[in-house]
Amino acid sequence: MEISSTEENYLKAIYALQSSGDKPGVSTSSLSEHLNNKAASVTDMLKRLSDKKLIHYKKYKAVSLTKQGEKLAIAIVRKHRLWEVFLMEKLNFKWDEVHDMAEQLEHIKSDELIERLDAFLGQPKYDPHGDPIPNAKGVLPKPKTSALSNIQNKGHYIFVGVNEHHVDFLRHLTSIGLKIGDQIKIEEHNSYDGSYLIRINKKPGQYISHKVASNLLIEMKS
Amino acid sequence: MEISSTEENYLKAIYALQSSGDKPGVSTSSLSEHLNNKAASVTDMLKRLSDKKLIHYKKYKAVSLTKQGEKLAIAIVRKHRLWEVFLMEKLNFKWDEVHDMAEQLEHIKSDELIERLDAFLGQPKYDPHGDPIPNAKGVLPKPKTSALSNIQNKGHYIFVGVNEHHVDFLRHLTSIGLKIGDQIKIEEHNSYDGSYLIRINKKPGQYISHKVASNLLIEMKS
DNA sequence: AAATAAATTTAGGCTGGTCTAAAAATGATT
DNA sequence: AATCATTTTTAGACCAGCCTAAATTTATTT
Ligand SMILES: [Mn+2]
Ligand SMILES: [Mn+2]
Ligand SMILES: [Mn+2]
Ligand SMILES: [Mn+2]
Repeated sequence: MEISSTEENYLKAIYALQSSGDKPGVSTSSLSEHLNNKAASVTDMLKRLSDKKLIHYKKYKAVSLTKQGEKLAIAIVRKHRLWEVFLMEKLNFKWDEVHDMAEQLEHIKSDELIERLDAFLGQPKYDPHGDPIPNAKGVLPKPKTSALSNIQNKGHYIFVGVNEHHVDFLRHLTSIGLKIGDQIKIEEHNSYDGSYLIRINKKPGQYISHKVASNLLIEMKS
Repeated sequence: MEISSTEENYLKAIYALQSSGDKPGVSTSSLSEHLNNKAASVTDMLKRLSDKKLIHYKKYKAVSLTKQGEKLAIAIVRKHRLWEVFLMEKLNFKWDEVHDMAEQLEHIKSDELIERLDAFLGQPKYDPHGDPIPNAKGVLPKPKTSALSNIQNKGHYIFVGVNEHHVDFLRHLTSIGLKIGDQIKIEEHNSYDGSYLIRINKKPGQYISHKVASNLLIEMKS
């Protein structure tokens, strides 16, 4: 069964929304917003994906991926993230530059290609944004990370990923000298506005807004 | 101006046909054959490419690329060949395996990506089939090669490329132990059927049919 | 339980890219 | 020069993927 790039993007969007959201199932309107398409167009595509048995679809109900649909969605995520690693590790792009190219590369069709790319890159477990890379069987390393904003205690942590992938946010992190793998020491937490005073790799103190903190993923220093 | 992958494939086909053929200009029927599309579909697309000023098109006349069209066609050829080098040099694919993947990769849109890929690969001048790779400005190293079938004299030559890219032909060469860069010594030329007796890298004699010889590109041993 | 608001689907239309069948133009043959 | 064959274009249709506007269903208020 042939699957178009457009269909792949819908599957990926459904997968992303259903894993980010709390309740199971994804609404037409959330897909419409996520994909920058009108709701009517989404309904159209949902019927096609349903015909191909890639999603569970009942009129007016939230949709979800079938086993096959999820398998495909995860395969696309795997490709996207591996290509991002390639672009950064091999071609020296910055972490805020890789997304748009990966958005195209993820649709290249060849299982052999992606397995060889994986081997070439040394089977990385995480992409440049700290997102986990599913293995060839579709298994994701489930990370035990937390958003910085969920933590009030002072202490030492490691910055391992971002929740937000927009260029502006990534550039902001770069501008304050924060990159994946850095040590973060929480020195102060202001409970009235949720902001933090932190130290990055023992450098002078740095204020972080609640909004930024909510998009930083950290783990305990081991 | 946006150019679709389909349009890019047409431009590439026109470029290939106009450089292979003797007379200038490309016919609707030759494009139809090359692209496995019906002539009516080709006419349709020719009008669109003409509207975009990528080709010179007059009803019932052979078409040719404009300056802009040729620039784009060469850029696609560059991308195709650089990706083929990547697949072979970095991902260890065989020379008969790379074409279909490159056919997809050539349409990835990012000038920066292709320049970095070029640098990563060490600015190769030829692809795995011996085809010249245009530089970033679109200039092709014009090679002074000849088909083996054009040569009758005994002597020493170097195998530098192929005229035919089909998998079966490439596998045949691999099976007789012939690869790019090998030394070829012409020991005998049979003028009645155009076949050859050659030695590859000084190994025992090997018969080569006229058909095969016409698809082998060689140059004088320097 | 009605009324209103919001989400979703249907209906109809458009573009890109393909097709088949028929018409028109060009080229070759007598 | 007229006829026949080949090539090319036109006409009309279809599918994927999008849109707007209108109809329908579901959710929220009162
Ligand atoms: Mn995509
Ligand atoms: Mn990423
Ligand atoms: Mn192509
Ligand atoms: Mn090649």
